Amino acid sequence: MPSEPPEPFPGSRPTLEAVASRAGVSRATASRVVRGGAGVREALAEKVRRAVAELGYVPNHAARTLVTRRTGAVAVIIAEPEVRIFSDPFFSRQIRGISRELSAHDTQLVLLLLDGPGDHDRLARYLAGGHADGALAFSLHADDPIPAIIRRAGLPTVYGGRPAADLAGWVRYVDADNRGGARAAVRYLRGLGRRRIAHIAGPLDQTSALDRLDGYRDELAPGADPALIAEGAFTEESGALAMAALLERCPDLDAVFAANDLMASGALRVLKERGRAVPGEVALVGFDDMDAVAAATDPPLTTVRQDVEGMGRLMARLLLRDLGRALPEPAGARKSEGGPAPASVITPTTLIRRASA
Amino acid sequence: MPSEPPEPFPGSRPTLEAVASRAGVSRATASRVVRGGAGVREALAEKVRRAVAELGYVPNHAARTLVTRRTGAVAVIIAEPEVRIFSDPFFSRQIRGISRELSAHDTQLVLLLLDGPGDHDRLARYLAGGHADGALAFSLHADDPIPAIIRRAGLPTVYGGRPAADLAGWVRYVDADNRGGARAAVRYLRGLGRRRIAHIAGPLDQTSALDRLDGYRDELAPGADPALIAEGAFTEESGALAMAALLERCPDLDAVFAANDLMASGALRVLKERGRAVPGEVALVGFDDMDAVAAATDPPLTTVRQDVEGMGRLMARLLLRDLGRALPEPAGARKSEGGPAPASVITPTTLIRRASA
DNA sequence: GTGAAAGCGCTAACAG
DNA sequence: CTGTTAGCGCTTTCAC
Repeated sequence: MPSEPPEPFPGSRPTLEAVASRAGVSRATASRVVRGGAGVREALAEKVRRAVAELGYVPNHAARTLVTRRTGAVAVIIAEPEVRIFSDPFFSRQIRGISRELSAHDTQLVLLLLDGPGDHDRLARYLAGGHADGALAFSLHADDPIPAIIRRAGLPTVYGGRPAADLAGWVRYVDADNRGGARAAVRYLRGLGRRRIAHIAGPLDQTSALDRLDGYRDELAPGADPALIAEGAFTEESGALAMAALLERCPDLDAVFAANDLMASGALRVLKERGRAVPGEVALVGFDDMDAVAAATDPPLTTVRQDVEGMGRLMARLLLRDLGRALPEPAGARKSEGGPAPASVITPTTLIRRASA
Repeated sequence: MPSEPPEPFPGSRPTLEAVASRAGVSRATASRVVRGGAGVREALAEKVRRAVAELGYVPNHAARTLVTRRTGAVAVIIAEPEVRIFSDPFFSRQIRGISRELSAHDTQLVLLLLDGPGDHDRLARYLAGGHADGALAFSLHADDPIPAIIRRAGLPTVYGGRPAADLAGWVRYVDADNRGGARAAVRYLRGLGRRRIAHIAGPLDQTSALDRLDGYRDELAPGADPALIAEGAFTEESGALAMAALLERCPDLDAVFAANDLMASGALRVLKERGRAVPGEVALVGFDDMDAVAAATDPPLTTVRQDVEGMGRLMARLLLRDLGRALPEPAGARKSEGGPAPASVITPTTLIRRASA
């Protein structure tokens, strides 16, 4: 077929009306069949189905949404420059989890990319205009205007990662036990006999970075030497820079806990360049357990694992529940109608031992 | 504001009717103002604008689409597993270009992720259901069902990368001059005095890989030794594997042209592991010039640059033109109405000299 | 310039 | 079980 016509429907697409008249039934009956066919005599249903097939009928989404007030789509908003979205495996994992769960419930995932502050207006119009039934947002920073935009749009929303303090009250979120994970990492390093344990923190306007820093401090209290803490930006490069700074300030450090694997791999690179043996002279622990990173370094990273894909799935599930499209409740459970809003969820983390510590 | 109410609109959102009555005008007039306000007395327009602001009115998208038959959204479809979408900088670049151009024309970009063959049905329904005015698709493989789905939906579409031969006739696309770029790379290597030039090809079910292979052959004709060609998958790992195989088969090779930078970096890794000096013993040239890859290796890669972001922008521009939302045509140009369908575009490539060859 | 009226294609009561 | 009847919220002729 070297050159087919590009458009099979020269004029307008067939409407439900066309299907109905072709099948010799009313529009209402045709509609019932199209939507699942409960309560329609099989003989008629069959006629309708045939008409649908022959005409190549597909329901008009706008018309349906106009009356049902549901779009069947969920917006996923990432408050992060594209560069990071597309380079940090964390995002792809979380999105995959979300995608799987939404697909299973026949809901379309719409990924909204923000290319700059100018796009906030467009986002607001998109959300308020009723394009999506709900929203999933993650990687929020402290002063991010996005939550306000979403709230104004009045959409059910679940956040990925605990939002800043002033939002935490009226917002639902799914987050890993960052503080607990960090504690486990540092405790492990101490168990190894390390005493000068440095920390490469993430950007401190994000709660995940703050919580990991707090966990680090918990284990060193009361004597965490501020010189042993450097702030990075969750990127490989920033991890390398932080490591260099730390080595300058504290040449005697014997361990490093980095707030994510990407920064840990940057730190590892610098440690090797400076001739510090890992784990011999400096033990190194990361966070995330992104296998594309943690298992691929030399030596592979000991790290704190969080189930990112599972968190994504959980976010989607919580949202779908709001939208009344969740799995049927377990028998005996009250109908979700008047129940309390589902609480936020904190998922566990586990320490994965590899060779770097 | 520690705990604001989550929903500013307890009941339903304000409608155009509400705006009109508050402003003391008819719905028709209110509508005119909302859409730009041409042909409405300024006094009235002002009243309407005030009412819009006071009520927080936002047009209902479904209602508007139902009558205008336009959604203001463009679907971007990537026929590639998420893993690659989110790890190959090529995609993020192209998407950024698309995103910028669409934003500039007030069009929403909707990124559709396909999580498996099961998602093809959902894609078909999404497209045919009139969610988007047009589609942008890239990274198609030879037997991909996606073009057929898009065609059945009857949406204007622009492809990124020349599609397989049987589609090339009735489809518009934007592609780099892959063959020419490959020729330039090989010619350059020959100019360096290299005589045993190997090629690490991309997956040969994609035309970009085929075209680069053809370009390589052009320059070596008639005597391209088949043993000097290995097929990879455009990933770092596959480049490493291909390089290992090539070294096994042809220990005497003195140059390698890889079909993309990711594979070149994998090849470089293996060459270093085997103690072959680059470029001393083996000269290496990549393709793409993704700076995250090509400029970051040691030594940095000589490579063939293609303007990926520009190609993305071009794809979007071609599509917008179809949708009648493009930039005004240059003065004197005929109105786009009855003109011929805009042709596909091939963008130039340039050789970038770095240290690897 | 402005308003009245007629739908866009579909779903959802409500009768039969 | 099936058909009839109203709209959902907006744009768009067409008169005034």
